[in-house]
Amino acid sequence: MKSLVSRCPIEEVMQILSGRWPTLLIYYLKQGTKRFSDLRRDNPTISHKMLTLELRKLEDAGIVERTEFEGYPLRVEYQLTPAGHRLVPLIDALGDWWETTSDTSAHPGSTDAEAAVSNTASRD
Amino acid sequence: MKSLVSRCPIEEVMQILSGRWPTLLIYYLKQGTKRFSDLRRDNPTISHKMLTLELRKLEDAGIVERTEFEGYPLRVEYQLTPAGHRLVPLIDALGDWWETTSDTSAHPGSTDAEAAVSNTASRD
DNA sequence: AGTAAATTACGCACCTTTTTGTAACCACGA
DNA sequence: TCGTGGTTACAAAAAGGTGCGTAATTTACT
Repeated sequence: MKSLVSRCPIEEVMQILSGRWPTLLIYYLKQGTKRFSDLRRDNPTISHKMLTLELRKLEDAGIVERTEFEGYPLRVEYQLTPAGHRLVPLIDALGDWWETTSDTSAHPGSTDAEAAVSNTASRD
Repeated sequence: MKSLVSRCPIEEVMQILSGRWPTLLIYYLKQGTKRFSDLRRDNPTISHKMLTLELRKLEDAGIVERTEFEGYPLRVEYQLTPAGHRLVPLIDALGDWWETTSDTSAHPGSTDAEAAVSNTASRD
């Protein structure tokens, strides 16, 4: 399924972090332990299926740990592994870089003609 | 153009860096100025369409600068902007993080089950 | 000399592949 | 029956590949 055979570690990380969900999920999970339904509440635009898929991917990557509790309505908890926690500041650094760049002198001539992406009114 | 309407800068960066090409292209561009055809030679599996699209995206993001020279067979050169150069170590850090983590016995994506599934015989 | 071909960096249209969404279903016990 | 976490099948959408056309000028062939 995901035997990454790329010569370059960067390619491998990007394979895991690419897409809109991985970093978002990590962002929410750094707040602490979350259950499946918590994460769905955190970002309501992710579909049930995507959430399972992405969580599985992060699990396989050793970023997230899944803990299943016996019980009536089956409870599962997700949390960052130590490696996952070490990843957080690196992701944050990217965010900082972006803020700095857009701030200073990056893309000046932004013809933001086709901006208008529908904002799904979720909030932080 | 960075007309991304997300509340979170991390989401915005990931929108740019997601996929297999952006970081690869940055990787090659950090070696210096490259022409379109150079980049195609650097990684021959990218199609000309993808290369133009990705370069355009990186340009809009202020990571890459495009210089067009007048002339017969039209020459165009690409190079990292200062912001692009500042991005490089951050990406490298992700690569380092991945190497470190995979080292500490995490998630080698190859559970024997799935290893059996895909034999990497003739894969592009 | 005249015409055809090649070169470089694309744009565009068409088609395939991959990813993602939708929805229905499973199990369990209150 | 509901709610939990999850799977599967199918449909829609997005990503990506292929190949042709274009510009302007040099070179290659006849």
